[in-house]
Amino acid sequence: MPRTVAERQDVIPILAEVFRRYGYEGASLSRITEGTGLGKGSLYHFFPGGKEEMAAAVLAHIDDWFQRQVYTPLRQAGSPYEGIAAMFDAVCRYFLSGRKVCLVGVFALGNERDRFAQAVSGYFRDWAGALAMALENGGLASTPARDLAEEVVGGVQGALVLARAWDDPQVFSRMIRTLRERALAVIARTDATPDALPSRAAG
Amino acid sequence: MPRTVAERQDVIPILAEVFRRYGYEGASLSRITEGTGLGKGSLYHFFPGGKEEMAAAVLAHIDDWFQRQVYTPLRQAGSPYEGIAAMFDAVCRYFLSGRKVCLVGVFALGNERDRFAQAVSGYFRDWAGALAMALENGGLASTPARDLAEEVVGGVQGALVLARAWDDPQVFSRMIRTLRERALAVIARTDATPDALPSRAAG
DNA sequence: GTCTATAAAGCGATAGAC
DNA sequence: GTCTATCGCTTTATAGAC
Repeated sequence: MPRTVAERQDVIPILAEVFRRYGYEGASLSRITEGTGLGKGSLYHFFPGGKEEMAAAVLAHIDDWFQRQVYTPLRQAGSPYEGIAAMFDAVCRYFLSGRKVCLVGVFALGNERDRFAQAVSGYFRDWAGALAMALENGGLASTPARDLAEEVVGGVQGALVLARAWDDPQVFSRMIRTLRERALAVIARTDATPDALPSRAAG
Repeated sequence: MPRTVAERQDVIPILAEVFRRYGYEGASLSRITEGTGLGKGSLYHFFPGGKEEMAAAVLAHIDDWFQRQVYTPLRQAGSPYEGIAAMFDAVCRYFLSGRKVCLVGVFALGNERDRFAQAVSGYFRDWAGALAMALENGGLASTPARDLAEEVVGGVQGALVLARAWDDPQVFSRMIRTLRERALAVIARTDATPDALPSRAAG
């Protein structure tokens, strides 16, 4: 008997958990079946392309979340300071303070990078790009803004590695706090000395 | 006919490459056979424990390399400055400036962490520990030394993620240079003001 | 020390009943 | 939309010849 009529949309977050837990290769259909409570028939009904389509759907879901919760605030917040602060809050929430890994980061390091190249590179490109833009709006020049953005986005990935390696969420929180203070200090400093700001559409 | 009489020692670096390339789950025996040129008979002769023993041997080999090329220089160099500089040089060499991923980092993020928990946590513990000690010898207090060491060791992992995601070794070199300058600046600064140094065995 | 043959289990994917 | 049965292939591991 059919247990419950599911919707494709509801399955994706569970798929994400399975992929995060076992990786792409390790996420077998039997484990996916176990996690979702759906048989292969239902899974292939929702995702005719099989496992690859499931992973692609998960990546699209992640991208959507970050677009709305991270990049948009970064681009449209009242001030660069608020946008960057909101970004760090969202990131800590998302990764459960280091208890959850970044699937895109895992894919980037593994063989999956080539198969999902666009989603993987786009995720980090959008993130670092939006952050660099906010830093520029905060008064930084182009190159240091790009460098600091890369340092922050890469730093989050490194913090996740250490937190997993040591099974210690505290190291994640500690490293994020350092990154946050460094990024906000740059903005705050330029805000405190407005005469040092470059002309930004002073109309 | 037996192609060449191999030694276990010679096989390990090749195994490392295969694991790095395909991950633990993706490194099938057929791929290992292909990479090493050895049949299953030879592989199980060298590693009776199968794939798990192969991966453990690779991790031990990596640990050995870092002990001799990174941690020991860090602990025994003429000065903290030289030790830290040597560490960054060795790291850039080892990861081929971002073209090679860190297998321990990959294992840390994946399901393999639990199976190889000691090797994974020990790798980062030893690295961050030796670096923190060098920074303390350079004049830093205990807590900032630990924080900066975690920032550097985690930063390397993050740089590898971004370099892979964008398929761009330059971003690795750029991020490493920033980390290097930050770490060395702290040492150089304390060396320039020796009166600010804590008493360190002034006999 | 190396190989081939083989076993048993698991894989992704499909077909078709309901 | 969900299930079960099944296909063909690959997997890890073992056995035994050389």
